[in-house]
Amino acid sequence: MATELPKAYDPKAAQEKWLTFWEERGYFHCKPDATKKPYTIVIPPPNVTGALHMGHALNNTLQDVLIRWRRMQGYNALWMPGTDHAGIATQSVVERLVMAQEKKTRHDLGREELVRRIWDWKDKYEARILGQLREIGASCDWKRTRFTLDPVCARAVRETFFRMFRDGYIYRGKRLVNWDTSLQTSVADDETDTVPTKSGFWTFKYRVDGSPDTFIAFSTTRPETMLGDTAVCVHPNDERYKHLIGKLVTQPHTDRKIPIIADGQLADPKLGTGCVKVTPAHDPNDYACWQRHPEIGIINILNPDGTINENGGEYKGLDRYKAREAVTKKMEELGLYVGKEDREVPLKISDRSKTPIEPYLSDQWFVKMSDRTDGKPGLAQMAMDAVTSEKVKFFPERYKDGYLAWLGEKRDWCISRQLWWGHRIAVWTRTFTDRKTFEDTLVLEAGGWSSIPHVAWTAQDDTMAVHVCLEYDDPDMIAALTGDGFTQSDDVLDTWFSSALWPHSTLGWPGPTLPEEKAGREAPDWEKMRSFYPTSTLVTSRDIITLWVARMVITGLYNVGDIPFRDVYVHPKVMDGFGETMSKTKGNGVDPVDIINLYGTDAMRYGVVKLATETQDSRMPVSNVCPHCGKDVPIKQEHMYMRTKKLVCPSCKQSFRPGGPWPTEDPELKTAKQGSDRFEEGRNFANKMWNATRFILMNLDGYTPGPVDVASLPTEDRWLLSRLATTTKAVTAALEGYHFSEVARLVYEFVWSEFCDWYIEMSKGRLKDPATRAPAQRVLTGVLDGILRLVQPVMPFLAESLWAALSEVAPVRGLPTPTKAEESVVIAKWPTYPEAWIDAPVEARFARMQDLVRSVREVRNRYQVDDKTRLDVSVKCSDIVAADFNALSAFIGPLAGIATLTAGPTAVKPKQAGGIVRPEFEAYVSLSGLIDPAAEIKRLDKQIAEKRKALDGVNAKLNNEKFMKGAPPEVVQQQRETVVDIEKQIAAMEENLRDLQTA
RNA sequence: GGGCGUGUAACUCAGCGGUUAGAGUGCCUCCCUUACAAGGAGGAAGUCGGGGGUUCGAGUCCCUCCUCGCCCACCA
Repeated sequence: MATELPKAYDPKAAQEKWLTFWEERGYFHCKPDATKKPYTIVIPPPNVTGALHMGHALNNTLQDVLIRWRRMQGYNALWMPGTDHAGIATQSVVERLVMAQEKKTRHDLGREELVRRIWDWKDKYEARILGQLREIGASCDWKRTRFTLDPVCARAVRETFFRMFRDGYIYRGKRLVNWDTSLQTSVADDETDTVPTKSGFWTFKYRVDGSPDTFIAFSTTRPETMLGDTAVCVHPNDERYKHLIGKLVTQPHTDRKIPIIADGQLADPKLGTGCVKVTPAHDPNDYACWQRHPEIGIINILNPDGTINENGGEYKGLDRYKAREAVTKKMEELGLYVGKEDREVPLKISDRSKTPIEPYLSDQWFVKMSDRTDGKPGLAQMAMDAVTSEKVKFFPERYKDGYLAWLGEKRDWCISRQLWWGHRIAVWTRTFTDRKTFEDTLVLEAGGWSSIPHVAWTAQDDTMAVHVCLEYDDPDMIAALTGDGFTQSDDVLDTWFSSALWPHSTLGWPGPTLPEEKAGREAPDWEKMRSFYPTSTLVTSRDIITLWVARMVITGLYNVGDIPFRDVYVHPKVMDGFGETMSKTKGNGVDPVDIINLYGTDAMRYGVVKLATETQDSRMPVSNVCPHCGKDVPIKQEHMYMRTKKLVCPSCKQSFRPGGPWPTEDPELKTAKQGSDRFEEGRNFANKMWNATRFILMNLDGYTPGPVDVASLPTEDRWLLSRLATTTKAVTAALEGYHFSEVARLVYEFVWSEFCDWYIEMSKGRLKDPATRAPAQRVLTGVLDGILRLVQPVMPFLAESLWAALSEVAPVRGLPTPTKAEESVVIAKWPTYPEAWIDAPVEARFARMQDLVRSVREVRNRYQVDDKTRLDVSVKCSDIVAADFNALSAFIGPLAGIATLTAGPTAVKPKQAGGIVRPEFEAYVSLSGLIDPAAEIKRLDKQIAEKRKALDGVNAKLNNEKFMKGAPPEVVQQQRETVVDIEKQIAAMEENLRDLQTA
C-alpha cells in the first residue's frame, strides 16, 4: 500500500495539474455569503503596456499568500483581478510601434484607427499578463476580471465625474502644459526629452518708474517672454532691492507698467542678479508665483503654432525665435541690454516631433482638493482624516508621512489629458464670442437644465463658455445640445481617475442608475457585492502611494462614504544586481516565467516572499543561462537594458542573445533565460519537503489513525510538537503583521533544521520497532499535515502535490485527534495547536542533547574518525539531562556514531584523554591513539584564551556598580549564570589540557 | 535642495537596547549511510560604513560625515 513518489519534485507537472484542478473545483470563485466574514483584496491593476516582471511577481505573490491564508482561515476570500488601460503609457507604446513599422503618426491614422490599434495591443498584453498571473499561481476570482475601460468601470467613472461636477468639485481652470507647436498639441512630461542645448543667458534691465536713473537688472534664457512679463520679483529679505518693492517698472516693448514684487519662493538672492522677471503664462515657476500674487495678472503671448499673438504688439506674427532676436535688439537700442553669456541650458524637446516644447497656458479640468466654504467636505482633508484616525493603516507605518504630506498640500488635481486612449470626458461645451448671447443663453437654458436630474452645468465667465455634463448618454439631450452648437470635449481623463475608483468600481458601484438598468436590464451587482467593501488589504509599491492610494481613499469616501481598504501594505522593491529598480522603461526587468521555468513556481514564490523584508529593497543579481549548454554566464551591466545583442557562451562557444524583455523573438539567435541563484534556496527547500514526505510515505505500512496523548510521548515528540506549535503561532503572527520574509524563514527552519534534520533521523530507529512504530507514524503524518497547511500559501503547488499523496495513504490523520483530511489543502483549515504543547523545559533539554550530538560529530570530524568506528562516550550528568538520558541515548547513539554512551554522577575519563567536548556536559570521548596531543594543546590554548576574554567582559559588568544598580535583575542573573557557565567550560578545558600535557 | 530609506561574512540578506552577532549561497574537509548529492556531517570566514555622543550596557538610540537607492522639488 505504500506509495512510491518519484525521487525529485517536478514542478512543471504539478503546476499544470493543480491549476486545472483548482479551477475545476472553483475554489477561487467567491460569492457573497452572509455566513462567512469577507476578506477582499483588489489587485493593483497592471498596465497593459507590456509583460510583467519580477516586481509584479513579488507584488502578486504576496497578495496570493494573504488570500490563500485567509481562505484557509475560513474567510470568504475574494481576490479581484484586472488590468489598467494606463492612458499615455499605452498610447505611446502603440504610437511608437506604428511609427517603427509604418512610419505613421497618430494623426496619419486618425483617432478611431489609433484607438482600434491600441485595443488590439491591449487584448494581446492583457492575455499575456493574465497568463503570467495564472502561472505564478495567483488564486484570483478570474470570472470577475475587470479592465479599467470596460463598461462596468466606465459607468463608475462617468457617475463619479458627473457627481463631482454637479457638486462643484470639478472645475475648468488654467494650467501650463507642455505644448508641441509643431503638432499643436499638449504632451505629457514623460513624452518629452530634456537635452542640454547651447543657448544664451541674457541680462537686461528695466527702468524703475519715477526715478530715471534707477534700473533693476534680471537674467533670462528666453528674452521673447519679456513680452508677457507682468512683474519683476525679488527676495523679500534682499537688502539690495528692499527699497524697490512695490514700485513699478516699464516693460519697454509693450509699454506696460508692471510691479516689483517680493516672493521668497521664486527669487533667490544668490542666483544671477537676485532679481527675476515674472512671465506667468510661459513658465511654470512664474505661474506658481502668479497663483500666490494673482494681482499681477497673466498674459499669454503665444499662438498655438508658436508665433507671437496680439498681446505681443508690434511683434505679433513673428515666430518665437525671430521674436527673441527682435526683442533683444530693441533692448540694445534702448540701452537696457547688460550682457549675454553663452550657456548650455536644458531644453525640453517633444519626443514625437523633436521640436522644442513651449510652456503654454491652456484650459483643463481639475478636481478641487482644498477645503470648501460651503459646508461640503474638502477632499484632501477627508483622505487625510481617514489615515490620521487610523481607519486606514499603513504597514510599515512610516509611509503614512509621505501620504499626509502630499495630501496636505491640497493641490488641485488636473484630470484632463489631450490623448485618445482613455475615458472621454462627458462634457459638452459652447464658447460664445458675444457676451450678450452668452448671458442670454444662461438665463434661457440654464433654468431648464437645472431641472433635469441627470444634467449639470457650469458657466465660465472669462472664456464665455458654457459646460454641460451628462450623467449618461441621453440621446435627446445630446441632440439638443449639438443643435445648439455644443460639442463634446475631445479630452480623456487622467488614467488615475479610473484607477482611483478600482476598489468599488470592480465591485459594481454605483449599481443600477441608468433608466434601462433600473428597468432591470444588465444592472451591475453592487447591491450584492457591497459586503466585500471596504476591502481588507491593499498591497502596493511605494511610488504610487500618492498617485493611486491617496486617490482611492478620496473617491471611496466620496462615492461610497467609506474607506476603500483598512490596511495598506507597502512592499520593498526588486532591484537588479547593480542596485537599480526594475522597470519596463529601463528594460532591466526579469520575466518571472524564466524563473519559473528554471526553478519552479514554488521556488519563485518562496524566493520573493523571502525577499519581502521590512525595510530594505532587495537586489536580484541574474545570470544568463546559455540556451545551448545550460551553463550560467555571469551578467555584466552592459548586457542589460537590451544593450548587448549578442554574447558568446564561454563554455560551449555558441552565440546567444542575453535575456531581457525583448519585444520580439529573434529567429537567428536564441535568447538566454535569466536565472538567479536567489531562487535555489526555494527549489532546494521544495525538494527537501518532497523527499521528507517520500520518506514518510515509504514508512507508513500498517498505519492506523488514532488519538495521541502528548504528555505520554517521548521527549523528541514533545519537543517536535512544541516546535510545531511555536512555529505555527509565529507564522500566523508574522502574516498578521505582514512580515512575509519571516514567514518563509520560520517555515524553512522548522521543516529543514528541526523536522528533517532531527526528528525524521530519530524516527528511523523507532519505525523499525513494532512497539514504537505506531505512535511515530501518527506524529510523522500529523506534523507533515500541519507543515503542508503552513506551506500552502507560499508554495501551493508543492503543498497540494504532497497533500494528495499523503491523503492516499493516510486520509485520516492529524494531532491530537485525527480527522478526515479535506480534499485539497487549498481549502484545508489553517492550523492552530494547543498552547499547552509549547514546552520550554523540553525544548531546553533537547537543545542540550543536540549540542552533545554535534560535539561528538565535531570530534569525529576533527580526527577524521571513519564512520564505521563507533566511539565510547562518557557523560557526567547530574541534572535534567540525566532524567532523559536513558530515553535519549537510544537514538543519540546512532545519530552521532556513538557505540557506548555511559552516564552517571561522575564521568569516566578514558585512559587516553582525547577531545573533551561540550564542557557543560563534561562529556569525554575516547579516541585512543587517534589524536595529536601537540595540536590539541594548541587548539585548547586558543580556545581557553577566547573564553577568558569573554569571561573578563562579563565579569567587568558584574563588578560595575552602575550595572548592578541599573540593569534589571533578570539581566544580572543572566550574567551571573554566564560567568558560572564559562568558568565551568574553562575548568573542564584546563583539566583536559593538563591531562594532555602529562600524557 | 527637501523628505524617506540603506551600508552587518566573498555574495544576497536577517537581527533594531541586554548572554560570546545569525541564515542561505559560495569556500575548505569528510561522506554517493535505501527520503533527499537540489543531500548529509563538520569547519574557516565579520574592528556590524567613518567619527562623536547618550546609557550600567549600542549593529540596535541620538548627532555628524561619507556611500548607494527611491520619491518630491528645482535648474530665471
